[in-house]
Amino acid sequence: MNGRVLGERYRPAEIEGEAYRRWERAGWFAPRGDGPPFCIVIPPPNVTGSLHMGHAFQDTVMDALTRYHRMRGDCTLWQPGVDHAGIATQMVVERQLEAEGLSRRELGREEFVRRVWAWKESSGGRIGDQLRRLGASLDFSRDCFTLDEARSRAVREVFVRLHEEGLIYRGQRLVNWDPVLQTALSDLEVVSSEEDGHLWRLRYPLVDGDGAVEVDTTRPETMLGDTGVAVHPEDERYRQLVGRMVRLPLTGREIPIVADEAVDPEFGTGCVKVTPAHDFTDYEIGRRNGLPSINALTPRARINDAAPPAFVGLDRFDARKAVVEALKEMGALAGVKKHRHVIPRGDRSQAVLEPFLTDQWYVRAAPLAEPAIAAVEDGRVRFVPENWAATYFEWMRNIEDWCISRQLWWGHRIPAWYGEDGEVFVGRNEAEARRRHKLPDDYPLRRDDDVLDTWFSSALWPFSTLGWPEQTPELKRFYPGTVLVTGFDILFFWVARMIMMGLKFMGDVPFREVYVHGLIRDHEGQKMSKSRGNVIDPLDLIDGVDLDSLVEKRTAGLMQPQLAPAIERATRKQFPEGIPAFGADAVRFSFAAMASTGQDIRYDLDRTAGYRNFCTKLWNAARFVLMQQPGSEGVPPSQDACPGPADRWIVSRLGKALKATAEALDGYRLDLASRAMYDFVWREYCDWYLELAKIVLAGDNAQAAAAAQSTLVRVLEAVLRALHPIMPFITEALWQRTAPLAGSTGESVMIAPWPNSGDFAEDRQAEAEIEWLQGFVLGIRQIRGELDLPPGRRLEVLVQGGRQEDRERMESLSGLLYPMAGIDKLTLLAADAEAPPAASALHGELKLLTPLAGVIDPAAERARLGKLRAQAEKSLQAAEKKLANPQFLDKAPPDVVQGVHDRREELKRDLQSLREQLERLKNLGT
RNA sequence: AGGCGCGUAGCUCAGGGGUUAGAGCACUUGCUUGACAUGCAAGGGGUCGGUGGUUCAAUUCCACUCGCGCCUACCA
Repeated sequence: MNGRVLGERYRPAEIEGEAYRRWERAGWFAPRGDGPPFCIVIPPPNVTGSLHMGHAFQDTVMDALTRYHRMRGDCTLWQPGVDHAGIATQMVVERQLEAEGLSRRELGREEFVRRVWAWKESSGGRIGDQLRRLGASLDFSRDCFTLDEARSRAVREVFVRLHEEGLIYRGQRLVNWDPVLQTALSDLEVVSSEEDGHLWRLRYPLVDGDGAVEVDTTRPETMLGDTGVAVHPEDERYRQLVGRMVRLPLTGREIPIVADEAVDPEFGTGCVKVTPAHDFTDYEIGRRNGLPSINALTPRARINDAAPPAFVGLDRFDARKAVVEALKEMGALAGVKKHRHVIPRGDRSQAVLEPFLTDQWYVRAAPLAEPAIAAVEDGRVRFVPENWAATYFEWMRNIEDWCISRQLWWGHRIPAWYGEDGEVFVGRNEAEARRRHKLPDDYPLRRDDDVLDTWFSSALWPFSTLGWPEQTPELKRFYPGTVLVTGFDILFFWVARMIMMGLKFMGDVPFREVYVHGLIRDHEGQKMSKSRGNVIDPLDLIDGVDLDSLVEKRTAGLMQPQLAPAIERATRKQFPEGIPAFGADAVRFSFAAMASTGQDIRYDLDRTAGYRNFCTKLWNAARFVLMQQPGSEGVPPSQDACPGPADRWIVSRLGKALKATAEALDGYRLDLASRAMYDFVWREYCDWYLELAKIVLAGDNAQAAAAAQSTLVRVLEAVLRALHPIMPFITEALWQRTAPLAGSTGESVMIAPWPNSGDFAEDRQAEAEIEWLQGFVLGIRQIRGELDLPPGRRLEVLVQGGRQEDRERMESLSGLLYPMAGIDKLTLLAADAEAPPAASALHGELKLLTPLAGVIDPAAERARLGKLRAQAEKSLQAAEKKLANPQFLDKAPPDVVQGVHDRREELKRDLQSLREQLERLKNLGT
């Protein structure tokens, strides 16, 4: 009995690790064969990070696609790698230093960077191990890091070439400045949100003559840097003031009143203070009107010495109070009110950002964006779902230059050197910079201190991972990649920039398709985050976790420890038993099943439990199939066995399920693919075919039994191959036992061919026959179920009416029909014969009758039939109404009309039967 | 302000101009049926957000509207 080799219970932990080690050791994740290339590059997770639900979801999608294409015979590469994540990583290590009472500045740049590398080496492999637990078939032999030497070389190459073309420049401009991290940020790293604040009204007196102008501000401290007041050019109230001067309180500076279109006369007083050095709009107003910029802040956002001594050195928020107080004292404060307005914060530090005048490096974005827009317009890159293209276009068509320099230490150092007079020399290295600018060796050069935005190296990822700027065979083979799988949150940060850089340096798009998925949220639709305490570790879903450990994980190391009790309470309430071990396959199947086209995904643990049950179901089905096989392994099932209707039916159904699954996978609809297989396995193979096969196997027809044996195995083996991309572990474990019985000799299901639907012939006759049988059985079960008859009780069934075909099938399928329906005796009743009181069901034109004879409660049966009658009457009315409408008859397609016609006849017939039945039961029982 | 999306069973979600709108979970009832109680069988539960339009036919297409979410920009 082969079944004994399979464990009695499905225990994922016992099969997963072993299978994965075998795959990796065999080198099967590397590209193989000479099939068409299929390539996905992983969105590199942060080296600081550990695998979260978003990764797990995304990696499941990528792995399923990769495995599917590998089985289809494509030469597949799923390229792994990790991102150095400049700010995030630097912050992590700085926090560690803080705990030791050290700061990075005390340590010095060189030592600090050494510390970060050491930390990366010790903990950077974690995410790879987690990916392995998930079953990810990444080619780890090609592992990359955005900061390793090969990737750094690509970065320098791109920087130098863009600089040569004038597409990278250095310039003084207002940037979004993070005073806590003390670095510039790109526009994308700014998160704006509405917050409560105040609107102060300040009074600036005119220099000549009486009076004053009043201006509103949310940041009064910036008035220390004011260099003008602006009004709208058409504002009659202020027209005569344009050109006159006001005296800026506290500083005594005389500043002009200018006219500028940017001023909204409707807002506030219609006069606006202009601080070109600390506001983006003011910067433009200043530029247009020749106003100077006065920087009033230090990089830490303290007041600098351009201000009156009383304020110098104050933090900006303290300075705000002090300025307001001082203005109030001198009568220059005209009022204050509460005001809700938008505050820009840094996405990492959460610090309030300041527009700040500095020298930074920029990428000139518009010239790069133009071909990238065209590539999407003409379909060289296709978004799935397509509506994301609109978002892409909107951003790309209004793209601003990209600030790429960061005042950090962890990252790619900018390959630029400065001479003593500040002249800039760019080169791949210092020697090249000297050579290119003919500088003598002793000419003193100082390297730029800044590093590049992390996303700069990420933008090169699709070709830097393949070895560019070397012309490697991999680059030739796998660029452009097939599909990028990513969340919409990094469409601009990453996707758009990869398309721009790919077109620029490879002359082609980096990928043909972009599959954009939603974000994983918790079951209430909340974003998963440490501070909300609703994070679920995907590994805890795989391995299970007890309640106390889960609480500990969620409450440890909180930024706001006061949230811990609430988090603990919520966690204990939601998971009173902790989380059971579902295994990687159930987790993966959940993600696949939830991968629909919506914007975000609410993760519900109950679904994973359901798919764990599906794994169990599959396991047990396989156990049954293996138990049914003849003794000796390796003997292929006899070919001359003659398959019965059930065998031919399940084969035909399998072919259709495979076709639907393949179509779904080809269109990135993993939800539909997983559902197609789930339904086939559970609802058709297990619920019906296994039960039908049991009957045949228990029968005395040896040939039929052999056919069932071979069909059981053949279908199971194909199902395992079909499910493997989504559930790699369980399918491998079961396939190892099943495949030899199906005559397959492969080493692993992961390198076996994905099943071809054409190998499973459609058989309309068998489908019709089994469908008929199902209808019959369902009719009997309905009677049984609704009248609470025990399933073990054999029934006597009378059959009346029906067509010749019905009678033939009753005969030919009787061997399956009796046991399936639990029928003891089937008697054909003449059409005009008087039926005894019975519970009834309709099966086409056939009336199925179960004589009451003390078995059935007539009242219950009357109620049941009454309900059916009501339904049928309603449907009949609707059909009659349609058929009475001449326009419907005239305009609707003939097949639709015919369909309604047939339906009406059927309903009439059914109603007739139901009425007769009810009539017969009328005077029976209570 | 502009753009995108969502609203279908108690919950999480599929679906799609045409017979009777589906699934999982939850719920009710009956079952230790020879793979599986992580199971089997039967059942209840929906005016498909609202209004109007197009159509022979709308839950599906269009317009408006209400509610919700996200993205981009931003008025001091």
